[in-house]
Amino acid sequence: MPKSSTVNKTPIACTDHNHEHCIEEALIKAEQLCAKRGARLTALRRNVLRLIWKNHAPLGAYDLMDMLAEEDTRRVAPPTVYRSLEFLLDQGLIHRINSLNAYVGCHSPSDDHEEYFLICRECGVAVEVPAKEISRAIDKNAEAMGFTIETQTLEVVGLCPNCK
Amino acid sequence: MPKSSTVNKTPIACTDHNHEHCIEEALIKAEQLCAKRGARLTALRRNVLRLIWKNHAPLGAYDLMDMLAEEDTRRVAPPTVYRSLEFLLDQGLIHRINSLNAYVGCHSPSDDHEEYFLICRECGVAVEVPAKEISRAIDKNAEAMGFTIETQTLEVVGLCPNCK
DNA sequence: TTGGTTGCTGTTATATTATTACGTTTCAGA
DNA sequence: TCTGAAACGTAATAATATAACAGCAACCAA
Ligand SMILES: [Zn+2]
Ligand SMILES: [Zn+2]
Ligand SMILES: [Zn+2]
Ligand SMILES: [Zn+2]
Repeated sequence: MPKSSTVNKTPIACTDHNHEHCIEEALIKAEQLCAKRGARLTALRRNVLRLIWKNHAPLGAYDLMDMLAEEDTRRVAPPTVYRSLEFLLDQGLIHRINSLNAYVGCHSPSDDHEEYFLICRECGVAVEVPAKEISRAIDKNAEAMGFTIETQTLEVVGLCPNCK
Repeated sequence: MPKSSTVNKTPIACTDHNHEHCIEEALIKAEQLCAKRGARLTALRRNVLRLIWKNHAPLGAYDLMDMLAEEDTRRVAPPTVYRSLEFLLDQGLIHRINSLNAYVGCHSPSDDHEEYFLICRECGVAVEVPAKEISRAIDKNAEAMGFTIETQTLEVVGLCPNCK
């Protein structure tokens, strides 16, 4: 079954899984990637990334500030967390969900991938889905209208398997 | 040429056209639609819609407030304009562009249509494009993952024909 | 090591976008 | 004309994000 292995199935974020493993893996990947690029994953940035990965639902910047305050006993000001978010976005380690003003960990930060999000309006989980075909269709369409595309944002809201 | 008439071409918003006509037409359509539905397109709401249609680039809520102030010599507070926006959104007369926190007139408010936006990062123009096929592909994909989709948001940023 | 440069973080203030709460006015329908 | 619901006015505030500048730490070249 060479093709059927790529068939969609229930995303891991919606299953009862070992989530500590998700976090661990994401942090290791991030460290490797930053090392390779000569980018500095500082303690603060690593912390922000870890907190973002704490669950599969996007987190707002001010949520992150609160969580940092709880852990560190020291209040962090908005610019601090926004700068970390900017770094993580630049490195492709997280994505921003515009419709939620929130941030979520990226599942394949090493690829230069096109992706979109299935967001559950009930539990908040955001599942990242590869968007290669869709993305290409959009590109082609836009090209025919004389547009040159630089970035695409596709966000889909509905109900996840658990919340139905 | 029965099919080729549906082929994409340079969108009207990116051409040198009689824009007064765009505005006029949008307002007439809006009036007819609201009349048919028994919805009240009040002076304020009509005004907000007209200002949104003043060009083909999305406008922020506070831009609208400023424009209303200029015209009316009377300051309008945020809730006032946000309520009008909510009404216009509910009636499908405008769309919200999440990535810009801005609002733009809808080209086919009478249909229950799936649409997406090509946004020029240079001149700000936002072109509405029907997204039927793409939308269906996304639905099908999501279904296979156990998601039930309620709303989709696709926003594409790039350069329009004029700004290239 | 030293000194210079760059990048990261801290801090204060402020900008931008949006909502809550409550009182008043308007208006369609009885 | 009366009445209830919808629309609007107003003040306060919430939520999200950025600007501007100062201090510090890491890195590199001399
Ligand atoms: Zn997990
Ligand atoms: Zn859910
Ligand atoms: Zn026009
Ligand atoms: Zn343009």
